[in-house]
Amino acid sequence: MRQRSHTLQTRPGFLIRRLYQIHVALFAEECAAEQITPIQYSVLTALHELGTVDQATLSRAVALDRTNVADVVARLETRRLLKRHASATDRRMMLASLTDQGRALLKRLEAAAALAHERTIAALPAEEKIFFLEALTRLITSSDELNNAAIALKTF
Amino acid sequence: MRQRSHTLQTRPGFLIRRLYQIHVALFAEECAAEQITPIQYSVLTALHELGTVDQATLSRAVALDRTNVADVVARLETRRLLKRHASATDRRMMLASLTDQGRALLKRLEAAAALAHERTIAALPAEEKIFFLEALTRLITSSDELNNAAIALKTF
DNA sequence: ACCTAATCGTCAGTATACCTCGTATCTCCT
DNA sequence: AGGAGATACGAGGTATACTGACGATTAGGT
Repeated sequence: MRQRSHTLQTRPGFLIRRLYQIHVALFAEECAAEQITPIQYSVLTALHELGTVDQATLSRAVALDRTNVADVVARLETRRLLKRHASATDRRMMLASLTDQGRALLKRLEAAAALAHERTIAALPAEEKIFFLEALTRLITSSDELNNAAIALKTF
Repeated sequence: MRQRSHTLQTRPGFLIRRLYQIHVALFAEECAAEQITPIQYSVLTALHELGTVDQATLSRAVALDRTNVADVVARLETRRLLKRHASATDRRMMLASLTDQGRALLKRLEAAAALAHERTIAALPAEEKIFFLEALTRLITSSDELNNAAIALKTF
């Protein structure tokens, strides 16, 4: 078990990076018509789910660094897919929300994006797909819990 | 099945990105002493396995874009972990190889890097780890085969 | 020998992805 | 009320990650 990690091609991290790389390529292929990336699509989706939110909340929703979200949001604002305005109640916040254009693009890409996600795990038999996604979810949840526990510890 | 992809948190691509993000963080934590990234470690490992190779071969070994490899190699060269020199037989090629410093660092980080990889999938029971890595390998292999088939088709 | 196609590396450009520092603002406790 | 700590955002810096365009060189077929 320990030895397997010595070869590049069998390291968990290497394999995960490769699969993400493949997914990004598939997503780009499926959504070529609209020139949108998986990250941008995630941000738009999160805005669709959350409505009008500040960038910090958005960054937690898509699990991205704050500064990274700011960059992505700026690009999407340039393309008029979302709009930003300062919050009236908390002047630190910049609130973002989808424009009609953003909502329209989301709808237009729905099928293509779903297909990209499906194609990413298409090589697995049906029941293994479920297992695979559950394993991913479990690993992520576990990591989140450890992080939260670490943060809780720091406050003492 | 189709519906599940509508929620951000259940999309395969989203989960895969999250896990890669977690792995990078774990790797950074374990290898903090040497300030090295997973990618840089992959390149050094590939050089260790391959000996002296040109950048194109290296890029295929680590599954990275040519230009990206060039950037990483340049950074590693600055840190004297590898050296570069033009090939005598093929003047297009820039050959790279590990320095003694590079080999020493690889050895110094061996345990920490292996631990980072193990921690990435630590939340899974032992037999599920194997299934999970096999699923990853299968998805990647399948994608590679499709790509190769597509390239073969283009030549006709 | 020649010429076309493929290959290698680089440069420029764009898009993640994160860290640190600094400033503004808010919250909560006293 | 007033100050400490937390929170939001932006700027600057570094490191992936890929596309497209370019010049240099090599390989393969005739």
